[in-house]
Amino acid sequence: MEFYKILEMWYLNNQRNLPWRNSSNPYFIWLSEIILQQTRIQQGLDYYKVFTEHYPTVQDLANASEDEVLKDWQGLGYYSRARNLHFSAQYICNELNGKFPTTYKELLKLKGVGDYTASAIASICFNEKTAVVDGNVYRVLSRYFNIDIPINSPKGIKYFKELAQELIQNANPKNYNQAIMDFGSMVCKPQNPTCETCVLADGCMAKAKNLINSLPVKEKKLKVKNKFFNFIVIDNGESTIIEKRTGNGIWKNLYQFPLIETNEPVNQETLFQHDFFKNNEFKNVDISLFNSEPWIHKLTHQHLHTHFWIINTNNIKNFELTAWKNIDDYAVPKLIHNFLEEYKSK
DNA sequence: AACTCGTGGTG
DNA sequence: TCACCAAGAGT
Repeated sequence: MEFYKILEMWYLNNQRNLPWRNSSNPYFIWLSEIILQQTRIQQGLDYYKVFTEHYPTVQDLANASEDEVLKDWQGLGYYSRARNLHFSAQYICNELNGKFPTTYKELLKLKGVGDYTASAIASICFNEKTAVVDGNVYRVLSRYFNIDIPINSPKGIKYFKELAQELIQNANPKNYNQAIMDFGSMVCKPQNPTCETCVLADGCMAKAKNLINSLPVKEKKLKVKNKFFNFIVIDNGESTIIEKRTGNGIWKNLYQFPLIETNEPVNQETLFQHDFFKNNEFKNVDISLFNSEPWIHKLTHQHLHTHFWIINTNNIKNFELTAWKNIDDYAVPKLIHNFLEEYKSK
């Protein structure tokens, strides 16, 4: 039996029951695909529920504010997904008259929709023969065909896409694409794949050559930087000061306490040298360190060594205040959310 | 084209 | 503990 047919048959009996599989509404499929980018299904499920209920149509999403969308996205990470989702919803409503794109080529024009997501929506909703290539597909194909081209190299990306595109030619694209992904996550897993009961074991070249554990090949070029964050938490009993992050870096458009970022650990004395404590009412105030040991927030490319400094003062005139009771209205990074939970309970 | 973007699970 | 990974995309 052909490769695609084995997977399609396996899928009939083993597919996962996921909420978006009850629908072929491209808006819902789009939501699910964006939420699941680089995200485990279990982690995304609650967010899918929130977004489909809070924004039942693409118009509802377009009519919301970005702050509102980011608040609903809070905690899921990779926040550009939420910003692009919102932007594209407005694009669909304003430029496309509310008509969702129906082809791979048109879907690719949406911000936040790349090759994978365009292929997924086109195949699942419109039965277009465009092969998805996600982490699961890289793993299944690299093992079955024993391909050691690095999957994160330009050569590898091109090679696997072309191979996947050949394999889908005689298949039912909607079922086949979802089949190979489910298969990759349930059977051909990164660690401890269940080769003993695998329906593709007979033709699997990696299994025959005992190379399962060395495939897929990935170039690693990750260097983690250490950064030192000092958040200044003003507290007059009822209110505090927060600001919106700008620029294109991490947590863009999310809220945080005023931040003093340094390349090295700082003591209180050095911290007071910073501009924030000059020319304003925070000169000569009492400041206390909330956490003596830094909280180390680990991101993919950086470790944030974080201290929270508390300033209790009633003398705030030149800043806009935010009431503590309203603090939950703002989208904040997980790090800030964790602090708020700790601070609240004390 | 290398680098960046979050958070959580896994062994 | 730590490296690796997760329905990738933008710049």
